[in-house]
Amino acid sequence: MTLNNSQARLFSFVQRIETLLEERKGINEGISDIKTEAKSAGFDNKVIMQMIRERAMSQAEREEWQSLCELYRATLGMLDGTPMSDNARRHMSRDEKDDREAGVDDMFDPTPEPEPAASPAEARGQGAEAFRSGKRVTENPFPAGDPARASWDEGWCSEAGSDGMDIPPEWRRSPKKAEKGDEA
Amino acid sequence: MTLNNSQARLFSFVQRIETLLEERKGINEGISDIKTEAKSAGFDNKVIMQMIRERAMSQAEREEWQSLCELYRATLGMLDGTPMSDNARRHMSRDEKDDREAGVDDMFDPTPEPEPAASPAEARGQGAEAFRSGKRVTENPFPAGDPARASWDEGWCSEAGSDGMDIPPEWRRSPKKAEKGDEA
Amino acid sequence: MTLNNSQARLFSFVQRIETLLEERKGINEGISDIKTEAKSAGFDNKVIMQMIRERAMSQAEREEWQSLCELYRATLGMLDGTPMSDNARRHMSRDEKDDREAGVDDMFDPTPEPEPAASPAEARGQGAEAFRSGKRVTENPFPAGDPARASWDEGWCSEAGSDGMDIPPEWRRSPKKAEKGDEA
Amino acid sequence: MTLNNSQARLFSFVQRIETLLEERKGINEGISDIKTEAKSAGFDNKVIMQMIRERAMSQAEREEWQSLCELYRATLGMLDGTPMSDNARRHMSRDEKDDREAGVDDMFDPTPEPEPAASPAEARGQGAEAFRSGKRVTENPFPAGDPARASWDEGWCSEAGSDGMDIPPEWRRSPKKAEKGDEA
DNA sequence: CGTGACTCTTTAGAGC
DNA sequence: GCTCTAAAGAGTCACG
Repeated sequence: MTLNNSQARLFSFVQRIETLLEERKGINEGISDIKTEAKSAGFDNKVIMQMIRERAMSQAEREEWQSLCELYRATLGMLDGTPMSDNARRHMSRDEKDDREAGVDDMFDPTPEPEPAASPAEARGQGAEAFRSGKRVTENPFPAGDPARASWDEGWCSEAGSDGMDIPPEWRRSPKKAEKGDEA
Repeated sequence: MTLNNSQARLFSFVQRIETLLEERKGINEGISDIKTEAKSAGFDNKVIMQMIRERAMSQAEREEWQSLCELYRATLGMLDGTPMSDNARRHMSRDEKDDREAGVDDMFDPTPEPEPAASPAEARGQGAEAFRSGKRVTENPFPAGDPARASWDEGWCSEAGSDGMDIPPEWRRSPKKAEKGDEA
Repeated sequence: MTLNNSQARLFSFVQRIETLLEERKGINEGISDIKTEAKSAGFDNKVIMQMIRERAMSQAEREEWQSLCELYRATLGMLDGTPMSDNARRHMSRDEKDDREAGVDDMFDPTPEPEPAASPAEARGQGAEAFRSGKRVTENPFPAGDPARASWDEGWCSEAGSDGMDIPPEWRRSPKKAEKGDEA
Repeated sequence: MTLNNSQARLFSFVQRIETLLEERKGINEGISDIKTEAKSAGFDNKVIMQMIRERAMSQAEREEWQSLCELYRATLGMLDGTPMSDNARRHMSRDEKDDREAGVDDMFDPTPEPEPAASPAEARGQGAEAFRSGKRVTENPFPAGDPARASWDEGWCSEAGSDGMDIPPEWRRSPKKAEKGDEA
């Protein structure tokens, strides 16, 4: 019997798809089983799935995504006391690298002079003023753990977004490269 | 090294899920390939997927679904010239089976008397009148191929849905049984 | 204050989207409410949604979709006793319209000669034979209500799909027209 | 005319749903328009949607979610140079609040003694050692901007997850409270 | 081809 | 502990 007829071919297509759908169903059940096990071990499956999503990105993609989120968060005043990460600061300063050697290198000053305590509002004002003075976001003077650090960030970003300039290039996302095998 | 620690267990869960997700991705690509092949062979993938869905139902479920669709279509005047199927007629008469032996058996009369030609509007009126006379939907006098057959159905169903009665039981879907291995 | 700055524009976009999402949420709740009401009135919401989908199609699209489903069903032997509709027969014969005036017109013969009773297997064989004799699917001799009618269809379609021909054109879906305002 | 009949009620349900679907379609188009506008203004819509999602959470939910993500990230060695946030440290120390007054208050020491420069590997080892010494994650000695800060976190978290203990309570998500109007 | 929307399946949460 | 409901995710389809 030749396969070259409509009926047999249709049957073939239908059955091959059904087989694969069946296998997929089995895999989905396997995933559910693992999640059940993880849950009863005390893990949070939603967070686990988020980790899996992040592991699927290249490190560069991951950093860019998180940097943009932090930038937008700071601009919208949603930092909630969490200062921006160094990666985000670096990301925001990447276009100035020709000016100074820049970003990450001089971002860490091992012996900062102690900054006097500042209220959130004061720190916000200082951040805004720092932007107006041409300072970069990497120059936030407050150390980790200081609640003023996040406020300064919000002030700086808010001011950076307020002075009538167009969207600066670091707000834009890098176009995806051809990403050859970076899923490892 | 004992597996009984949070870090190793977390890693394990993450990797097991990732493996399965990877397999699932492969299967999805296989399905897509088959669809591409079917499409270029001239088949309509949407219809193929519909067939697969229907093959996954038991025959009873399939018939009930189609009967309900036809019933609603007739009531909404959307038959477009397609008379209801015998299955749907039978489905709609299932609650009267105690009255008469019923439905399918006497639905087919091999020697019907010829019905004089009727316009759609006339046939619709006759269907409505038939309902009022207590006739069942299985008693549509027009033969297959007669355009009046669908119109009679619409008239009957419309009248059946119009006389202030509550929703009759055959409009309701049968509750799903525990369905033990009925996917054959 | 000028709106021409990043921060204010970002806020604006965010809030406008949030407003619309909020409205959409309200609408979705409205839909859910109606479905709840319909369900408690005894209707089947899945069927209702199907009707809405069909009402959104033009009559021609609707008929083509259903015809293709019936054709595939017949080929796969899934008619379950439901003969194909006249629309589907017409659809399958549309490419022969030049031969004879065609399809619907002569599909209904008000005085068919009575066909002797046939078992499903016999009817199936007769359908296949009819195809081989060059008969069209519109010439199914069994009347509505006769269980043999569907079997004849299955036989005819199965044979039509089995003779090594390529997929006939009526299996293919018509390309969508520009459909200008046909949603009425 | 009484509405108390099947046909009219079905029509009513169908049309009411259709109306709402139509409105929803309009809203979706509005959202698309705004996104198009935002995109051409240089914003990243994906990030905007993420911000909207976060704005819909209460601050407590947002912080817990991000803390758990950071904790898992640290355990899986995915910090990529971004130290954990103070919120996450606080979250992880919340069950020790009875021991010492705790967490946020003493987390910020305005005059830390300068820490000698450390390589990532050294810092990781110091973090692990710190955990074994009973130190809390809030006691990371490296300042913001120091690349060693994140490494110390990874070491600490990794060790915390490795010592055969059961999942500590702070890994678990807080059960959702009845949340009466906390979306502000 | 890539994005968005809609449906449906699965999963998490609440109540008995 | 189990069921039921509501929400989230994945998949598919259509549009630009």
